[in-house]
Amino acid sequence: MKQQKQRETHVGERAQYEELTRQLSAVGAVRRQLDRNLPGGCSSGTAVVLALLDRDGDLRIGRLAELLGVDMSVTSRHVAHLAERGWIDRSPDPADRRSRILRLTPEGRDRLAELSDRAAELLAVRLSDWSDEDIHRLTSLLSRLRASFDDTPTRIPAVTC
Amino acid sequence: MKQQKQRETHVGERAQYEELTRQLSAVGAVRRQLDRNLPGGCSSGTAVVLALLDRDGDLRIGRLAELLGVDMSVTSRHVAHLAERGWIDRSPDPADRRSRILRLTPEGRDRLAELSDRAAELLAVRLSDWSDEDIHRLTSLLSRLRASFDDTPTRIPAVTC
DNA sequence: TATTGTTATACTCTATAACTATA
DNA sequence: TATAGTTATAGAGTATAACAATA
Repeated sequence: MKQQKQRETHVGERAQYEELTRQLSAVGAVRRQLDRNLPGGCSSGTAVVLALLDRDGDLRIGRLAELLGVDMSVTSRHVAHLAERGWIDRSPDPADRRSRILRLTPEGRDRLAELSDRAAELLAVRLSDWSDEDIHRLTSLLSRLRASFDDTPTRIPAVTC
Repeated sequence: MKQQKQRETHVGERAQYEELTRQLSAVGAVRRQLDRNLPGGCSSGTAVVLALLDRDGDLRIGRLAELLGVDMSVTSRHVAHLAERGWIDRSPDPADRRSRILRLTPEGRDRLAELSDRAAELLAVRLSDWSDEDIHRLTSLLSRLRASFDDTPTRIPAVTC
């Protein structure tokens, strides 16, 4: 007879979560394959920053970091990288001189179009047997997943280590 | 009148793919949050390796690398890490002395249970308002996405750079 | 000669902490 | 004193290439 701690989660739930965790980790391989298909010096991260600026208009670093789900320091470096290449513009924020306003340059817009095209070409090949509905469903569920993880980072207190 | 290359993908498709790319990138933030909830020295990568060995039984490094979607050299290092901690066992493969057979140890099984529990606890909180059906749907779609990217790595020849 | 796995090296992405400038 | 952003540093994850042992 095995001593076993009683958990709140059922066995079936745990198996389901285990599988989800595995699939979430595997997404990295997909992302890397998309990255390898982009022209030099560009990752999907680059494309996402440009796409967010294209979609949401002017942003500050802090807000962009929130949207990306990474630390502000990381965002700052990425942004510097893109600014050096002339793809985004950092103008002083008149309302708060600690901040700068990020804006896509025309060159940045061109670059975004190019990166989007390249990603779309690969996705069109890979997802050729996917219905529009399934692609949309996956996108929506990922968006919802992200929202579920968005607010105050839940850190469950450690019991063992 | 702007000179513009005619692409095979329509505008609507490109927007859809752009959004999917963004959501796939954002998965990293979710995975990192799961990682932060695991005990020291463990990442979701650790848990996934253990889970694969638990699910599929004995594996060789090459096969494990395939399942993980990463290079064999990377897998080799991860496996060495886990073997040092006594969570997996590497016994010589009698059929091919270049290979070793990876097997979960009892300690590894305990560790996996612990990591699974920790991940499940966080997921249970974060996905408390998700239906089982939606969780399953997301898992299935991610699994299918991975399968779509699994075979021969499609590298579309670069046109500009 | 080809294949399996390991190791050395370099690169990217990330977080933490120290720091500057401004609120 | 608190906040927005930058930079320095360190750690994890990955790929490429060179290598060893075996097929």
